[in-house]
Amino acid sequence: MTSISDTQPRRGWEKREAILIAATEIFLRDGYGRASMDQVLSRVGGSKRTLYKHFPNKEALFEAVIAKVSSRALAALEPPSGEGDLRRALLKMGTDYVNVLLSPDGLLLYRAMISEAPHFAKLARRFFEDGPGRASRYLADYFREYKANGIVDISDPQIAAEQFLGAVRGDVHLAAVLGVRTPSMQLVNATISQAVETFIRGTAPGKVGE
Amino acid sequence: MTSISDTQPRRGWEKREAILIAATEIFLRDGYGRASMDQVLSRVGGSKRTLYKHFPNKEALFEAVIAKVSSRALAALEPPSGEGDLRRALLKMGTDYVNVLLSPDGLLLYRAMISEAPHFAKLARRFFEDGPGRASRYLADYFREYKANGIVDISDPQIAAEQFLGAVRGDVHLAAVLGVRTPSMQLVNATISQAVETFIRGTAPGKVGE
DNA sequence: AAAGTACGGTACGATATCGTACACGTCAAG
DNA sequence: CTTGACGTGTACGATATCGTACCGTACTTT
Repeated sequence: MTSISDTQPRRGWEKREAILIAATEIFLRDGYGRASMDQVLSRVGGSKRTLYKHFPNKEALFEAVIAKVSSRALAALEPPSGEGDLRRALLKMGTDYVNVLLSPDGLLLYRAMISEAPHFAKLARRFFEDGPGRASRYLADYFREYKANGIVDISDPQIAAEQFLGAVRGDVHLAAVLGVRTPSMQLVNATISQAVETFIRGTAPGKVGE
Repeated sequence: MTSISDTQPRRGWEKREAILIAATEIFLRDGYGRASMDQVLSRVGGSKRTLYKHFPNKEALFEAVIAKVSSRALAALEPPSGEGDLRRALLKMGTDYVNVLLSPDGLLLYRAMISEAPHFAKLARRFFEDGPGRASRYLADYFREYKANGIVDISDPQIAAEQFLGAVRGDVHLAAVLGVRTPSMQLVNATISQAVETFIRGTAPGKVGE
């Protein structure tokens, strides 16, 4: 039994990984509709029998692909650390957010989820909650603390968080998703820093009496 | 039945319109891949011959659908009028923008364009230029004037415009596109007004030395 | 060594789609 | 009345896809 878990499942597991990698490439490149199981098969090699042994049907394979890419692509979204000042936290949060969005996986995942949202409602919800939703929640929690301490003047922290992240995103993300243009690092950094400055000045507590 | 010279040419045009309407419904609901010509046909009635007479193939029909929906959905994006103050202009621009994005046509068009961007690069580019790109250009031009007059302190007007519109969009749009939740008017209005206030305060010309 | 299991390659059934072709009916014009 | 253009319905060819079935092979365990 012990040696079994080393040899036998390992081959199966490696095969499964290989299938997942090939399927990821094809599904994200061509979309669920245009991608075919035979295409995956011809890339990974092997027979249909083993393919359908690991994943009972096309939908299951797609779900596995999305789950893996999601966890990989969205891992960089972390809550801002309490240390450091507001500017530093916003810079880091904005940079991480944009890097995730503009990463190859991020762009492909975004397109795939929007395309297949009607047919994979559960996946779409999980993608939102684990991606943009989580990021904005992290930031909103952060804002709530600062608001309680009077460091920032924010009416609704949740809305403010989404707005800051939306400002950081700008149109750069959509342009990249549509393939209209690929943003330069320079423009991205300029965008982030300008968003941070505008936001900080926009939420700075004014004079108390006014 | 009634008039002679009126029926024949008009019938062809009406038929074409009927096909377009049915195709719009089906293409935007099911996506280019899942929609079929037979499906369009069974809804509009008639024969394949006339369908392919009006539109030589599936791609041409899709392009016609997108062109029509685009011009209809994006028409509400207008440049802000020079009259009134900054707050009023931002409120109107933000409201129009969000209304376009969250309208049924806007949501469906957004999903369709992102889904098919790789296979319809020209359409994707035109969508971006006529939609988000145009809106941000309008606002950027507006900002440039105000910046020249010293009314606002904006480093890069184009970036600032995209950021304001991005802030207005927030996560509400993405959530709606993904079908995660449909936003209430109340939340949308609160989002817009908060974005306007933050932006105005964030771009107000401060003391020169600081 | 024997046996069971995972795997490979391919053929197959069922279905769906795009675009064309063919036969027929309707209606205005010469 | 003949004729030609246009619309309808349906059949068809070519192709593609999903998932199953069959059969032979290599490898692991007992």
